[in-house]
Amino acid sequence: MTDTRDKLLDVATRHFAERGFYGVSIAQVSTELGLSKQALLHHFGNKEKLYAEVLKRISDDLMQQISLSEKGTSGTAHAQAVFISIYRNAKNNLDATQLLVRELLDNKQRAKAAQHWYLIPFLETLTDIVISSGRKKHLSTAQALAVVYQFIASIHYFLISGTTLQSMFGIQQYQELDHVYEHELMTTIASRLETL
Amino acid sequence: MTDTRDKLLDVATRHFAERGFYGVSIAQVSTELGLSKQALLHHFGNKEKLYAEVLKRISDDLMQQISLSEKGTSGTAHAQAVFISIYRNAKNNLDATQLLVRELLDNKQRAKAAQHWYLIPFLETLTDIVISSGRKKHLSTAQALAVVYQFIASIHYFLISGTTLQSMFGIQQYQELDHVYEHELMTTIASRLETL
DNA sequence: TTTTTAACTTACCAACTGGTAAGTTGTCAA
DNA sequence: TTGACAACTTACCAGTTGGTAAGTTAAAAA
Repeated sequence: MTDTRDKLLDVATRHFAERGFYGVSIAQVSTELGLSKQALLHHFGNKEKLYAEVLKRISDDLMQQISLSEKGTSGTAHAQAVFISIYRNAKNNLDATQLLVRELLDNKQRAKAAQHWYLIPFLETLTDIVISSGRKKHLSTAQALAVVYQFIASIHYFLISGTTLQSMFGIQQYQELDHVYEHELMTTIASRLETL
Repeated sequence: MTDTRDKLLDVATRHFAERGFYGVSIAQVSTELGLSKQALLHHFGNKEKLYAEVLKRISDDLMQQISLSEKGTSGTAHAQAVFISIYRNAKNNLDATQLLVRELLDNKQRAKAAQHWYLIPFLETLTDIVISSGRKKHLSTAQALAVVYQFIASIHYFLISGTTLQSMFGIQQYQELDHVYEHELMTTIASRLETL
């Protein structure tokens, strides 16, 4: 069944997100589903290929998300809406978010294996949205991309920090922070878009 | 000599930053300096303790940085100056920055070992600076912290993305992005601080 | 009914991991 | 001169890693 394959991918995604490529044991992944390590190898060949498939699923998901945002009206309101939906999607998919950030860190070491050019259309679409939202014309692509990257950073960085922030400030204070974060994020984005 | 110890810490810092805790082999670290693995174990006891010392050096450095910024005049100009100096320091210490972000990701797994409460005074100082820079009084700590976190995010996230962005957009476009980033960062921070 | 194929399992294995034990060597204080 | 100690080394080890080889089993296709 493809069922097993999907389940393996689910578990592997969580493990890779939590422990990183080197920290994952394929035996542990399969054992969690009551399978032998070789069952996993039967489906995916080797660890790199498993990781590649995990990444591909995430990439496909990201592409689908952004393609939905593409055909909207322009303007700052639209841009804001796009970023807030990115935030909410990422929040509902913390494993994928963690894994994406890990990729940023690890790709110097394991660059060849997993090309993540899927991020290009994602960033380029967002850059276009930001450019078309502005009124001033003297905005270079690099400048727009820099702004986009700051927003994505504020989204991803906060979402991967949950555990740390919780252990630092306690659950109560963290929940308060989490509660206000989306609004403060939108305020920042709005105020910045208005400068363009 | 303490010289060897420091060299080991330097190499270990780089390795941990590039590969993460699990990806580092202590044998590789020591071999890079022409030493045996046991030379390293002689100095640090075990891998966890080595990692703890690496983290401590970074933490001390961060504390020192922030203590310098503390005694300044208040106001948005001061706040901006503090964040720009954080950006420049982080940029001059990419290994430490990478490792810090890794800690955010890994501490769920390896929480007990390395408490990173050193980040608390760092974030609290910045929160105070942001609060005292604003004119409006109805700003909660959580809100200020959210804003601080967005700025730190924009700084760290971009700096850990160097390799990825380079392989995505090519060196030329990346250099252009890198060139404008600091300015765009400051514009975002300035425009956001003005809303407070 | 036979054959093929997918989805597994048990049995291995070489390479590497972090770590222990037991030296060796040079320096420096008593 | 002796003894202590820091800074190492070689030898070793048990556990784990990713991966190969060779089955087994059940179900669908011929």
